[in-house]
Amino acid sequence: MYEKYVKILKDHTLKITSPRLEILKYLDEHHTHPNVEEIYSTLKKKYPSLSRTTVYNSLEILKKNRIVQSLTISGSELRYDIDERLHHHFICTHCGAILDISISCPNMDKTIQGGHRVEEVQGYFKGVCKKCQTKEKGMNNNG
Amino acid sequence: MYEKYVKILKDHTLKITSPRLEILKYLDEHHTHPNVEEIYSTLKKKYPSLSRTTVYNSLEILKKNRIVQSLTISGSELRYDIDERLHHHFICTHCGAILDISISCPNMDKTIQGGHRVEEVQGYFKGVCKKCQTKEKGMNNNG
DNA sequence: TTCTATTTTGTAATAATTACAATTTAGTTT
DNA sequence: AAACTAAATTGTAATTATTACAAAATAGAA
Ligand SMILES: [Mn+2]
Ligand SMILES: [Mn+2]
Ligand SMILES: [Zn+2]
Ligand SMILES: [Zn+2]
Repeated sequence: MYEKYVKILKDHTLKITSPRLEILKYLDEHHTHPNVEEIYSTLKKKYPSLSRTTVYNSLEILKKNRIVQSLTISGSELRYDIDERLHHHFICTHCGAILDISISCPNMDKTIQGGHRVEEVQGYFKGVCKKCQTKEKGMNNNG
Repeated sequence: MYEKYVKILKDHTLKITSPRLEILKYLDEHHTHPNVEEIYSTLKKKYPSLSRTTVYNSLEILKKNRIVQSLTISGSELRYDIDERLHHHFICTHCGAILDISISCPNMDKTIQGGHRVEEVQGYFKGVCKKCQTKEKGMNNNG
């Protein structure tokens, strides 16, 4: 059940703890780029002793070890992604959903830009998602 | 002195007010991608009645009118840029500086990605800036 | 089993942003 | 030029996300 996540932690010589395993499992099963609150409130139900601070601490350590990546796309809160590979994201300003965008980008692999050492690259698109556009059109027929 | 900013506001049929003119002037003279606090605390000195809320409100309206753009690059606060053209940014995790990156990108102009309507594109690089790397090297010679 | 550095936990503090109502004012109308 | 009004400004309070911190618990080593 948790062997997969135990292995990830061991490979990074991190201690195996319940919060870390639960958080990894949650992210692995929910590729919705959740924020801390979503992760915390969901896990809190099955694991009542969990502390919000632990979720912050754990995600911080997972990020430092490049097991997860954090997205600053929303502007108000960090969103987390267990897929640490470099890929683009789209955020819908209407429903808030954050979606993966699969496009190739020549600037992704750069380790230097303008003489600066690059350690992280983020490509963000913001707008209205396909689903919300459909809803918008449907709405217009009701008035 | 302020004619340039008056024209910008008029062109967008926005009311000409002191806070708006001051904020525009500040952004025009400081291409450092400042946050609200920087703008507020600087302008407050010359314009003591200025309210922090007004800075938030004004930037919001300028953004809606595409006169400025906001960057979510830092993850803890919005940064503002009077250059509303699409360009990439680099943030130094050491000194916090946000710098413009001039590169061409084939994904910049897309108005649709994965079926979603794109209204904003942001390309972020994060790492250690040229200046901070020089400082790092210098530091090593002192131990 | 004991030990200890690390992690977890809960609470308090901080920082950024938003909500809101009262006051002021830019631009229009008279 | 005075009156009007919708919009903008202001100050304060509330909210939200995150960080600081110290005590308790515990994973993994000895
Ligand atoms: Mn993703
Ligand atoms: Mn810029
Ligand atoms: Zn949507
Ligand atoms: Zn730097």
